[in-house]
This record gives sequence, C-alpha cells and structure tokens, in this order.
Amino acid sequence: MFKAVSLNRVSQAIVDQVKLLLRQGRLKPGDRLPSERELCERFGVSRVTVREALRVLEAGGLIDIRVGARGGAFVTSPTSRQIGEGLADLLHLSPLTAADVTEARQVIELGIIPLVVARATDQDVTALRDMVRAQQSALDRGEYVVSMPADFHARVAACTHNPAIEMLVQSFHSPLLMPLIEAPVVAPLGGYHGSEEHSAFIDAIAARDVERAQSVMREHLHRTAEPETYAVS
Amino acid sequence: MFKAVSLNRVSQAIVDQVKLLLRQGRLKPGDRLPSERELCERFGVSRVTVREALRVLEAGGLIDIRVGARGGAFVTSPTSRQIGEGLADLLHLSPLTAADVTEARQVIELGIIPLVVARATDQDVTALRDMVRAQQSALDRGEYVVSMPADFHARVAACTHNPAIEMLVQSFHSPLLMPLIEAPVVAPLGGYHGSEEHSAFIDAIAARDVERAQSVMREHLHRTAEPETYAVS
DNA sequence: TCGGTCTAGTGGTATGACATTATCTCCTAG
DNA sequence: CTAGGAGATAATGTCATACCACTAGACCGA
Repeated sequence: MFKAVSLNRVSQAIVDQVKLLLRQGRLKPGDRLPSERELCERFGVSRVTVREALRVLEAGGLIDIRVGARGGAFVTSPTSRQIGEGLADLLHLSPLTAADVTEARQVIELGIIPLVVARATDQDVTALRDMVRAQQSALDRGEYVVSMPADFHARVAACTHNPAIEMLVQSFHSPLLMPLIEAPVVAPLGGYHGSEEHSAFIDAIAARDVERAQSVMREHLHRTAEPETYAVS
Repeated sequence: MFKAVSLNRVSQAIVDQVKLLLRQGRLKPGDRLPSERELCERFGVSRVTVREALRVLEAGGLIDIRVGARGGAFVTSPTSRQIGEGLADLLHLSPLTAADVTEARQVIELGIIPLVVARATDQDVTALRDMVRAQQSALDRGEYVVSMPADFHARVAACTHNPAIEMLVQSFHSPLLMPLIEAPVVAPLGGYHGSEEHSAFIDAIAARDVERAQSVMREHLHRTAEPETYAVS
C-alpha cells in the first residue's frame, strides 16, 4: 500500500543510469564516457560522487579507466576470461569444498562431450593433438606448468564452438580455483598420465565415439581429483 | 631485475589487503571493519581513498555498508544472486547469443539429473510439489511472476545438495539473463504448460527414472527456449 | 510502561586544491 | 628533412576539511 521511499545513494543512481545506457545499447564497447568533471556538471553532483560510481562500474568490469590526456572511462568489451573470473570469484568466496567444485566440473565437462563430438572440426582435432605433443615435449624437458591441463580442457570446450560453454569451463580453471581441483596432478608422473589420457580422449573424439570419450574423460577427471586414486595408479 | 614499483592505486592496495584478510579467514562474515575515519588513520590515507576501496568491496558483494550509529562495513558471505547480477551485466555486453546461453544451460540442467535422482530426499520432492502447487494456484489467480520458473529450476538444482551446482544454476537465472532464456514463456499459456511439465518432471524424479526425467526436462527446456516451438504447442 | 527527545557516532556529499600521468604539439639540433 | 626532447594540455589520483542525514541507544517525563 505504501511503497518504501528509499532514496538510496546518489552514486548508485549514477551507476544504474550508466548500466541502463549500456543495456539499451546507447553505450557500446569502446565508447568513452565524459570526463569526471563533465559528469559532475551533467548530474549536478560532486566529483567524489561521480568517482565512486565509476569505481563501482570499474569493479564490475564494465568500464576501464585510463589516466592521462585522452584518458577517461571507456566501456569495455568483456572477454570470456573476465566473465570467468567473476564466476570464479563467486565460487571461491563461498563455502565450497573441493568435492563440490569437482563434481560441478564433471557435470559440465562430461555433458559437453556430445557437442564436442558433433562439432569438432579437423582443425580442432589437429590443434588438440599439437597441444598434447607440445605439452609432452615440455614434460620431457622437465618443464611442467600448472596451466597446461587447464589449457587443454579449455581447448576442448572451444570445440563446442559455443562461447558461453567455453567461458564456463575457463572459469573452472581460473587460478583461484586451481588449488581446489587439480592440485594432486602437478607431480610429473601425474602429468605423464595426463598426456596419455588426453591422447586417448582425442582419439575418441576423432572417431566420433561419445561413449568412449566420456568414459576416458570420466576416469581422467576422477583420477586427477582424488589424491589416493592417483597414488595407486 | 628491478621489479616494477607501480603502486597503481592506493585504494586498490587497500582492497587487496582486505581481500587477503578475508581469504586468510582473519575476517569472517559478520565481522565489522573499523570506521572509515579509523581506517584513514591506520592506512595513512584520506577518507576518499578509503571510501573508494569500500565501494569496490561492496560492489563485489564482500561487505555490506550500513549508515547511522553502530553502522559501518560488515563482512558478508556473498550470495550467488549478488555476483550473478554482476555476471549478467558482463554477459549483456559480451557476444553471447541467446542460443549459446540456452545450450550451456541445457548441458548443466540435464547433466545434473542423475545426481538429482540419486540424492533427492523425500523432503526435496515434497518441496518441489508444494512449489508447483503454489505456482499453479498463483496462475489461476492470474498472477504470473517471471521469477517462478527460475525458482523451480533453482530448487531442482538444490536437490543435488551441491552448493557449487546450485550457484551455477542460479547464476543462469539471474534477472538480467531471463530475457535471454525464458522470455517466450511469460504468457499464461506457456505458464500452464510449464506447470504440467514441472509436475511430470517431479514424478520422474520420485520414480528415480533418470531417462524419463531427462526426456521431460529436455523437452521443457527446448520449448521454453524457442518461440516458434511454443507457438505450435 | 509508553512515548518522545537528545546525542554521539557513522556514512554521504560538497568544495577546492594539488599531484601524477600520458598524450599531443612544437621547436630545435643534427 | 628527420629525430628527439621540452613544454603544454587534459585527464585521473589523492588529500584535507567541512557540513549534512541518518540511526541506535540513552535519557527523561507523563
């Protein structure tokens, strides 16, 4: 009956207004917002207020602020990596166990395999093989980088040719979440096993064999997720 | 050799410091940060700088700021909705199509069904039935709320008893994403169809029938995603 | 006991100044 | 004629101070 009369923060109102412009498409990636001083005039507020609004927009990844002449606030064109980081933040700051995250990851990485099999092009398969070969020779030289398995899984997701899925998988391999999901495999032995399994997986994809690909990936995920299983292997 | 001493922004340094305390667990949800004026003293910076840092933390959903006596910045455990909104903003700017998002959603919501079937308790099933009944009677009264289907799907995800999965599904149903994935179903007729399908889905879950549950859900997702399909039904 | 007033503490905003940084312009030396 | 450097310029980054609005709790009176 009586609606709440809450005149929130002025800075929040500015944030909302800018977001609205973004949603309406009247501000597109690459556009430059007016300078802080000019925004003050237009909104009729002080510079502090405008700056706080810009900070919020920047923290949300919507704008990019540059200093110096020709500087200012520029609307960003978000990359899937940025979005993935946001998702990773969400997952990392909440009370999740490693098992929770691993299970969610399994759902996605196994669920996309039919799509991967259906859509992977010859270039995709070749790129995957090249990646495994490069990683294998890196291992032979004793160079193990923790991002290597992440790169592989991300490339597999790219085979779906669906940027949303790609972004989802990448978010699970963000640096923040790595300690949760792939810690046990950083040992060289685990790396070798990983390479073999990756190759077997690619073979299944090339053969368009959904069942086998899922089976290989299921085992791979299971092994890399559980230390004791890895110790036995 | 000489590492960059680019101490970019002072406010960002404060943000990082607080985030570190959060990650170390030295600040827990419910704790209250010192007042702005006290933080100024401790960090040796001005109040504006402290406030910008607090804005960033607030925008990230890490703290909650209250005014008045006994007010201040309180550490909060971020909910999926808060960060899901930020995520949705980014998604709007990204080159994702509705089809991309829908497909990603299908992978997850179909992939979790085996988990749902395996783990749903009697309470879960009862809660789902109650929800459908409540939504049906709301429809009969002519009240259709767009968040209704989102609530249902989120509750289904909760049946996995895995908070990571729950959060993932919720983020797909963030208010700003709804127009992308469930727009065609806002019409009353679509709502009725939705209720029937929801009921059929619950029956399959209660019968522990993975195949049937997946089949019902697949059709449901397919119908709500494509306007022309809906028009024919 | 109930209701109002007072008050101290806190965030919200305004103003004005100066510092820092990156880009552009132009001038000068070779 | 070209390359490089010294300003000019325009924007963000930071500071200090002041005042306002709001809220919780203490206090007080009928």
